[in-house]
Amino acid sequence: MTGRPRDPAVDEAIRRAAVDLTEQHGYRGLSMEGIAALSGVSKQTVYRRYRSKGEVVLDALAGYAFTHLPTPDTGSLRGDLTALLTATFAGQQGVNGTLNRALAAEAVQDQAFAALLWEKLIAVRRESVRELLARGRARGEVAHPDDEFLLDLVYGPMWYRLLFDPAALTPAYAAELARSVALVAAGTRP
Amino acid sequence: MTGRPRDPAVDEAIRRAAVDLTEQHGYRGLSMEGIAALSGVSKQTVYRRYRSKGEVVLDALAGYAFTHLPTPDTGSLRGDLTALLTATFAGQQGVNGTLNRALAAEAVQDQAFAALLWEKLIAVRRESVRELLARGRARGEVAHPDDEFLLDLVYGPMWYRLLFDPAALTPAYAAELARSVALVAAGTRP
DNA sequence: ATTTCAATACGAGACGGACCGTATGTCAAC
DNA sequence: GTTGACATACGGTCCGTCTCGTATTGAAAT
Repeated sequence: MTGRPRDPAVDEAIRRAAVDLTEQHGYRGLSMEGIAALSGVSKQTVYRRYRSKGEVVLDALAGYAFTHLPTPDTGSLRGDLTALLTATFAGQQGVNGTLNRALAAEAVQDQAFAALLWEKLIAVRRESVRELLARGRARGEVAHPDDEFLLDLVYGPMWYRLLFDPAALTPAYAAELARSVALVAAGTRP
Repeated sequence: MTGRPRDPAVDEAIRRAAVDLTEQHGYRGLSMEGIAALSGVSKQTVYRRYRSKGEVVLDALAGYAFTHLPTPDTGSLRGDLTALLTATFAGQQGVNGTLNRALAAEAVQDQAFAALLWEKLIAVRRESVRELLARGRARGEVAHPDDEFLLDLVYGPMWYRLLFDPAALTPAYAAELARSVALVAAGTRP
């Protein structure tokens, strides 16, 4: 009934191999075969845990990447957004950005994977900002009734630039975006 | 020097095959082999014209998809944006949306292709909106100095939803986005 | 307490198949 | 007759599955 338990070290080795390979050869150069080879396990062992290389990367990223999200409290919505976005953008410059873009590429071609990505990663980030909005609303800074739309306004430009021009995600861009979102949030919807 | 000229009918057949295959089997199911087979030419003939399936799709899309972009003139920036975005969003619901998402997936993994996509498709769309902004500026509706940022505010949310949840691109969403962009555009940057 | 047994994980490898990208010929158009 | 379009053939990579033999667990039987 129970059987032999899975080796946790193997989990770690697989995720590590996926990240390393992506860093070195790009997501293009990442393959299930390569992951198995580098982590020193058989393909079967990888396929037992993940159905695709996308799921491996997603798991690796969801694990340690955004556990250390700051949830700043500067006293104003604009300040909070600036702080959060600056930190988030900075985190997208290295391997992290490459992995995020890879996930987007995967999601685009696989509806089920898109749902998984949304749940495991995107929804989490949205929740952070939703919290900032709630605090702003309590302070009377947010009159706009549609949180979902405001969240799109925050993360839309980020993904847009992340996909097509990651270098544009500077602190200045974060500040400008934060300012604009705060402005829209302050207004009611006519 | 001259040699045998390329058959224009072959060009058309290749693009058509790529679109049809993507429509039927998704971008996942699209391959250079499949394109060659369906269009009734050899792989070599396809590779002579395009280096990847992404380039085929890009060429097919750049050709006929956005030649009929409306450049509305309703008298206000908000009205113009609403009209343009409503039309654009509507055009992203069918195969067109699938093809656009496919291009994004390709761009993410290939820097050169990203540049090509930007030039052939994205820059064109940005130019349309830039025109609307210029007209708005002439009318005194636009005080914000950074057109590039405003363009990101327009297209960022669109791509974000196009990637993760295409069904969200409704006329109501277009109107809301247009309203927000107009609001930000009206303010100066402090 | 020891033995047996079912269930599961693991490493290794083989497999058919899809697709890639290229090299090698043939032939049509100038 | 030179140029380049076109078709065929080929080696290579990766996919996803399958088969072995072995190892590790818990539970049931002795």
